[in-house]
Amino acid sequence: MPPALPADTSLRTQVYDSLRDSLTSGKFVPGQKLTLRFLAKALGVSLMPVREALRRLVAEGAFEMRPNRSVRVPLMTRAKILELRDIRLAIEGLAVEKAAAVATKEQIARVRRIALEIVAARDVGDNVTDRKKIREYHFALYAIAEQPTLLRMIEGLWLQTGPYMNLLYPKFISSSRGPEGRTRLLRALQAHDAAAARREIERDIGDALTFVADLADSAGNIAPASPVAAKRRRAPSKAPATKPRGVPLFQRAERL
Amino acid sequence: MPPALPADTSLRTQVYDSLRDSLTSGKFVPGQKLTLRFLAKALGVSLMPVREALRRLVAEGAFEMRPNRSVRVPLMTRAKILELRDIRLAIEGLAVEKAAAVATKEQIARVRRIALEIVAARDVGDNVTDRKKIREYHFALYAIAEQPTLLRMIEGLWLQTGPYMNLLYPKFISSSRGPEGRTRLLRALQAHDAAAARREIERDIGDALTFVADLADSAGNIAPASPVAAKRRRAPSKAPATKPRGVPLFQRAERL
DNA sequence: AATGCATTTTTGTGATCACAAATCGGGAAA
DNA sequence: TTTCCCGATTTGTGATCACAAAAATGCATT
Repeated sequence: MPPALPADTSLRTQVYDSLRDSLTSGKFVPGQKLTLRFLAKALGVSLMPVREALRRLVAEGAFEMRPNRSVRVPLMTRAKILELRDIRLAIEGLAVEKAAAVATKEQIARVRRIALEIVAARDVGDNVTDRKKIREYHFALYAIAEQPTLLRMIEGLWLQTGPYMNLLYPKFISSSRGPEGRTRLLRALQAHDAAAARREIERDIGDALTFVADLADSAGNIAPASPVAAKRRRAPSKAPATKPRGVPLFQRAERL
Repeated sequence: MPPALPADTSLRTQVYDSLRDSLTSGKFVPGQKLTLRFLAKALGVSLMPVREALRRLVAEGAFEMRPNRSVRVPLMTRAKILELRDIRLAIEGLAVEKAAAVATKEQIARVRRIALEIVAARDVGDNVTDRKKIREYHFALYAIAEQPTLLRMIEGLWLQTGPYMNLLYPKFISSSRGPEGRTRLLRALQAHDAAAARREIERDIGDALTFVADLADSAGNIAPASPVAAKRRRAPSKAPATKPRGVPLFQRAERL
């Protein structure tokens, strides 16, 4: 075992991880505005670590900074989703090509194992596990390529599309998305057929994001059916109870 | 004219721009370690804006943060350069494809004008202008696609490869790099021939970064012939004179 | 001369504060 | 009711400080 490299324990990193997690698991709603002091209080830290974590997420495109310097979860348009789709096709396509070229039997077996877990989760209708395993499946695949910079970029792209991937459930998932594509992909890996592997992953990503893009309203905006009502409600909305000291929890959009 | 959106005047952004500029113009040497206090003093600001700017650059891959939490300009290996090359082929290839599909006569004319400026700079051996115009040429091209996220990603990639692009001069540039490729690219744009346009840009990027990668020593490391001596010199090296209040200036690697 | 250890210095991190700009609130005028 | 304006509040920004970890330095020992 390697000498156990120290791992980053800075508050900044903990906050970063927490925010990232909240983002991908749908605890933040697109369009939601975030203030430093609110997040700092919610996480029980000072402004400092929140500032740094937030800045990093802005740099990665996970949040956007408005000209007035306030930070919010990006609101997507149809065009933006399609742009991200094409980028993901290019980048993740490249990753599977490289993976296919070098994949070992053990690596392929590991990916297959995760593919089976997806089927299992889907069988029982467990969408949360489903999404988690989908992510695990893709990243196990990309990791095979051993291209650290490429992997980091893919993580950034997933972070940007993340808040919108909830829109795939349950309609898109239940309709016509069986395990066949993944089976074909695994076969391509075994044959070291880079072109075929790319074809499969492109179909996967392309279908999903095209579906999301097609949810755009006539103005081109995509507003996920969200826990936040369409119109801002001035309802009494009880005061934030007591300080939610627990780290990974956030209340949703206290105002749009 | 649009209502002149406010433009970010924060110190953090100024520092960011300054560091970015120093990085792409070769004022920092790969491997150079940077301390917050040194940069803050050099730029005449407090630690705060430097911290935020550095963090952003780390998030973008322009700097790397070592486990000991110190920041330095990344040292590239041959494998890393080749990885970046392939990513750039994929991403910038995608951008020119999209650009070729929608380019107008005026946009093409603008790119052609810059291409001529490259030839002019090269004729008189002005490498600095050459590099600046090369960048301008590429980004004018990519901007045609009108894909903001894609453009941001390309900027990030250029930032990462930037410190190593100096290695192309003068040997690579003078040998066999005429304006023919750019002429063919412009022709492809006019014909809206996306595939041909991609082919040209891929040759351009591929040749350059393959050349850089081939400079790797036997250990796979790439250490540019730099203004900093190979071995750290303990020479008297006069004290940093007076505080270099001017913003965009940095002294080079005061220690490796 | 080379090595190991203790001390000093440097450096990143996080908290707190002051300030200016942005936002929100309510009341007056249309 | 709607619009506009002014005051109060919120919010991001940058500076400064305290502290712990890391690095550098000096010295004694082998």
